Amino acid sequence: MSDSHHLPDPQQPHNHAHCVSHALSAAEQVCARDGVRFTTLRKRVLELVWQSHKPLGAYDILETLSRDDGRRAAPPTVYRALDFLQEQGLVHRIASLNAFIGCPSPEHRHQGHFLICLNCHIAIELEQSGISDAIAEAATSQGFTISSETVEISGLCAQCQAAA
Amino acid sequence: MSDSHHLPDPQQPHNHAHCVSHALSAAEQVCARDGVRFTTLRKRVLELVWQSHKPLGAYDILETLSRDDGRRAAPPTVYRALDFLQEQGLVHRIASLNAFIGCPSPEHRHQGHFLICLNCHIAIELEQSGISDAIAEAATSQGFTISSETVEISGLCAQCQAAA
DNA sequence: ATTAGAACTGTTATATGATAACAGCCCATT
DNA sequence: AATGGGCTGTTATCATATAACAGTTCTAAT
Repeated sequence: MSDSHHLPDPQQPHNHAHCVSHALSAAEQVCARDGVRFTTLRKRVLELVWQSHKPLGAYDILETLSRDDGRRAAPPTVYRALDFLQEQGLVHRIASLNAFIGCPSPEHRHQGHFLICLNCHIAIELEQSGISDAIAEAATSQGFTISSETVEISGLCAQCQAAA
Repeated sequence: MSDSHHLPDPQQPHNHAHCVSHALSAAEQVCARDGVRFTTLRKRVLELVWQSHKPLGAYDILETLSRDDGRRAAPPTVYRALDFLQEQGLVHRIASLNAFIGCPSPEHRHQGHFLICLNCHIAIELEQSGISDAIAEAATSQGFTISSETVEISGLCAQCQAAA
């Protein structure tokens, strides 16, 4: 169904409007498939999250909503939309930043693992890493059953290292 | 120098006062070695953190300090002590919980990786896992240079599974 | 011992992130 | 068109963290 693996490298220049519209239509499909309502508000919040390659705080979203849309939004409005989007796997929350970022491959449910650049603040989602295997192994050795994983690696991305 | 690897399994019944005093003397040594001041306040905060096997919020610490010690503490007092303890590697912050926990092996600087039980709220620090290797590999493949790692796995610990 | 500077702590105020509780609206199903 | 569940609005509040500045204590150098 989806060609999310054809999305451009977020670090390279690209027509980001395409990423956003792609993400929105992927979200439509996911919500239709799962029988949940992709309302105007939820769509708009997802769009705002996707318009940034940097993780976005709930209050940033709130401000943009209020300013651009003339909608008088209060925090619960945004948090409820974000909760929904997280439940559907359309966005990930980054705990170390208290911020949210769009998921590039929402068709299959998964945990997000991120590289976060301290300089340009981009968050790169790792898609095919062996990290989950290593985590599963460590958990198993302790008899621990995993229900969610938070993996957030901070440092410098290749571009920012090259620039410095 | 340290026998931290002789600490009992935190999940088994044990004389926890021993763990606390062990942690405090290990901290004394680390601070002496590094030429930093292990003040009364810092020591007391570390002690409070260690008295719980569960990660403790800054405001929990604050409350205990104020109540038990009669000391009129305000948030910055606690946060500054916690910042210091983190810098020295004596405590780890758990981002997904906004909470702090004592480090069982502060002699060598490292990133904390945790298993966190959703039922009993214990946080188990993983000491010899291959997780860092997997992370390093993923980062390298993206040309990313790591400066810190947040790895927090939520689920059910062995004990809570057995109990259920 | 004295003192100057650095480090630590106290204190007030405020920023930032998130949720509780309840009211009202929309909309799919009957 | 009625009804009931789900979504959104609104107000108030809680929880977490920091800025800024004042005062104190410790250390090192005289």
